[in-house]
Amino acid sequence: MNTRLPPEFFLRDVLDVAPELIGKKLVRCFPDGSIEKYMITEVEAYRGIEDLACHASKGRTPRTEVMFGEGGTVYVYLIYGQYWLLNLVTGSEGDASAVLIRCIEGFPGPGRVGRELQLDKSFYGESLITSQRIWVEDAEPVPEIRTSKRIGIEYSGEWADKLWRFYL
DNA sequence: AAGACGATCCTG
DNA sequence: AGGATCGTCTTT
Repeated sequence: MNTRLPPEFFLRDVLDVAPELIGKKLVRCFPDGSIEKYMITEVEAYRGIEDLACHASKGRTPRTEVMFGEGGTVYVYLIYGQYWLLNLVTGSEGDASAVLIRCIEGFPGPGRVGRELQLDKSFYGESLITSQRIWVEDAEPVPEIRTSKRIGIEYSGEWADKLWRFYL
């Protein structure tokens, strides 16, 4: 409890990591020094270059670069010119997988998560292992985790049918 | 250089 | 139902 998740937690298949993130505490130390801890309540797994819903399927670019690295880092990107969406990179170098944090307690919706956490471009590539402003801590296991199809990726064909959304 | 679009949210 | 808003990628 109150223990920062170690590298090993993230260095696994995204489909193992994603459901285990449900119930964990996302910790944010704000610029004013205040610290808030939010329970993670909804995530989605994006799994490598084959997953057409995963940005990494577009290839290795300045934007997707961090996903191709080793797990345990932050991947943020701006959507619709308005919201910074938070992702946690998982797996070994080259896996190009990440977990989208869709909801935290009190803040339903990936855009609202980024707004609450005051994310911006500077979080791109941040280490969840050494960062002093964002990380994840262990927590009591949650009783029941539900699954469904991922949201907003109808363009990805068969990949849209994967039950890779996990929530309380 | 210009155009299209998006893992969203808010308003009416 | 439609607009906001801009970085990234694609096309010229």
